Amino acid sequence: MYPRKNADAGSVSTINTSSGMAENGWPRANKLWSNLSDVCTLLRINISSSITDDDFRFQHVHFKPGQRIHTVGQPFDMLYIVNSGFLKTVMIDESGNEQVISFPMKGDLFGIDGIHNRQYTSEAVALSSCDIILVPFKKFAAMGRTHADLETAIYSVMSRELTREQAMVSMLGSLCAEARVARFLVSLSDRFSALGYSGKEFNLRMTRHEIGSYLGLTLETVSRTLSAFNDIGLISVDQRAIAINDLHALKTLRRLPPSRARTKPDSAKKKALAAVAAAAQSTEAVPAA
Amino acid sequence: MYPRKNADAGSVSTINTSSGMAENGWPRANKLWSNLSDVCTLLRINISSSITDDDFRFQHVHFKPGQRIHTVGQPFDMLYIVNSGFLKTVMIDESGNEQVISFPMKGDLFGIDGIHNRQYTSEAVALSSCDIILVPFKKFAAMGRTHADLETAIYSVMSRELTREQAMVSMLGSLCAEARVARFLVSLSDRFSALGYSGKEFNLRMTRHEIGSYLGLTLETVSRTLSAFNDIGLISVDQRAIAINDLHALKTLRRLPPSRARTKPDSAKKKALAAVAAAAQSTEAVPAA
DNA sequence: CGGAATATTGAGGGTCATCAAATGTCGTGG
DNA sequence: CCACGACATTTGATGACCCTCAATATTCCG
Repeated sequence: MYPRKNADAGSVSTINTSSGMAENGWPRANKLWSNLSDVCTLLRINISSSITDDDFRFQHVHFKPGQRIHTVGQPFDMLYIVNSGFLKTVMIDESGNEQVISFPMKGDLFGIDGIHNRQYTSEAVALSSCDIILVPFKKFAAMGRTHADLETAIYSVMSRELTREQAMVSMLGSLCAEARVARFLVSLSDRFSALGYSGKEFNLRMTRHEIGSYLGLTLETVSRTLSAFNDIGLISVDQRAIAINDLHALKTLRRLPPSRARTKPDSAKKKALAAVAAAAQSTEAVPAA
Repeated sequence: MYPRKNADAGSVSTINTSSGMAENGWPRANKLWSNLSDVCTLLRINISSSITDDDFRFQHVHFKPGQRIHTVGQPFDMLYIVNSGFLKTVMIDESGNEQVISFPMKGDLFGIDGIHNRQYTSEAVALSSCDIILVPFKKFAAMGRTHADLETAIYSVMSRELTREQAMVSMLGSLCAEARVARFLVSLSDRFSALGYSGKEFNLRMTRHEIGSYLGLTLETVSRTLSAFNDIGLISVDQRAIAINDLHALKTLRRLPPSRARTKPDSAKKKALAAVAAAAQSTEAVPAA
């Protein structure tokens, strides 16, 4: 039912020597292991109490671009945390079309969707070289039973993911294409900043097609919108390279004025965009519209 | 920051006599209480072990149409389970627009979004008279620590909600208006059936505007689509009363054929819809497109 | 270098939002 | 009981937004 490359995740936890292990389709596992403290730090969880007595070690596995961490229908028993690299998670509808759900990066947890039916409903694909921490869910939950902070944090992370998806639904239901792309850029900028990277200049790790799938748009609309943002100076874009020139305008770009643009039909869109940018820059002095 | 009717939920748990308590804006609490076993049954959780020793009682509160169970920004410490009635949950974006996120009904759990930031990010409003069970989250989680099945179930419910929202994102990103409305009707039908009510005939508890908000459409589009379904016989609709005439066609309605309709522009849509319905009914014998 | 994948840009049309008007429903009070 | 207003629903006309199709340019990688 899920005829993809890699086998089930269960077999991995049995490999404790981590030599080469190219068997059964799984990529090589580096000899890196994390303890609970490392994991909590990565998830930005404040674990107060002394947990140094935990001897459990979480295994790291390395994936190359294009490799799948888990597939739809695969039996669930692991959560995954990104230690480095970039991925996408996708759902596959009944007609076989992929829909991008999220772009996990360092510190993000994924695989939660597998808990309910004891198998994953989504698929995670590496977009770059990735170092992924395997988190056996049963063990993790059991540790939560003795570490109150950890249990709270697990619930919290799941709640955060739910809120994130709800915000996504809200966005798809109410924002126009330009606002969606603007928010996407702002979101990426914020996430890079939070990780200590530059929020002003970064490279997109995904294609226009994947961005469009994530935002409910076509790749052409994404490309056109990025070009339009570039033309009016909000960003500078060259293929995958992005430079944010006016973060505030991107953040406040909501929905281009419904009508009221008496200019000729041609070039009206660019004028509207420019007007929005101008209004956003001069935060207060809007000339009576 | 959240200047709505009702006060914080925290004060309620202190009321154990449940007399009239019309104070502080909360609606009257009936003298109904549930134990853990009742709650698990309602949530469709299989609790194996003996949990009859639990003396904790979950309070019921009654809400009338229009009343809010919780509001955005309100401090979180409760989850809520619907014992009877129908509600909506909404998110409110920065410009004050409401976006319907879900329509909870009997057996559904809501309030999960409040865990992460210790305050709700959404608002729950009763659409009919509702009997709601208050579930103090800390107490619930603590019970999960001693009842493994319960802990698993809590994680499972949260995972299910996440998956549901992901499916919603996928739908909004890929389906046209007719397919969204069709899925909405099928979803309602399935949920009513699962509760023992008729999945063929039921009343909508929400307005066209709320349906549209939920599906990312305008109320006019919802109305038009329902009328179109009615015209080709898929359903019978009269205001809030719905009768499903062809569930299979609704389930298989995906996306009306992109082009290929060389008929005149007028009435082309109805022909396309009729064609889809016919194709869905004769599940196999499609005459060469 | 050459082929595949990705990205850009243009032209045209379909879907659905917007605006508008009429009808239907419901609760309230005269 | 009916008038009245507020709200919900239906239906039509119009066109903006964005998808589709298409051609070209650019990058990546063997």
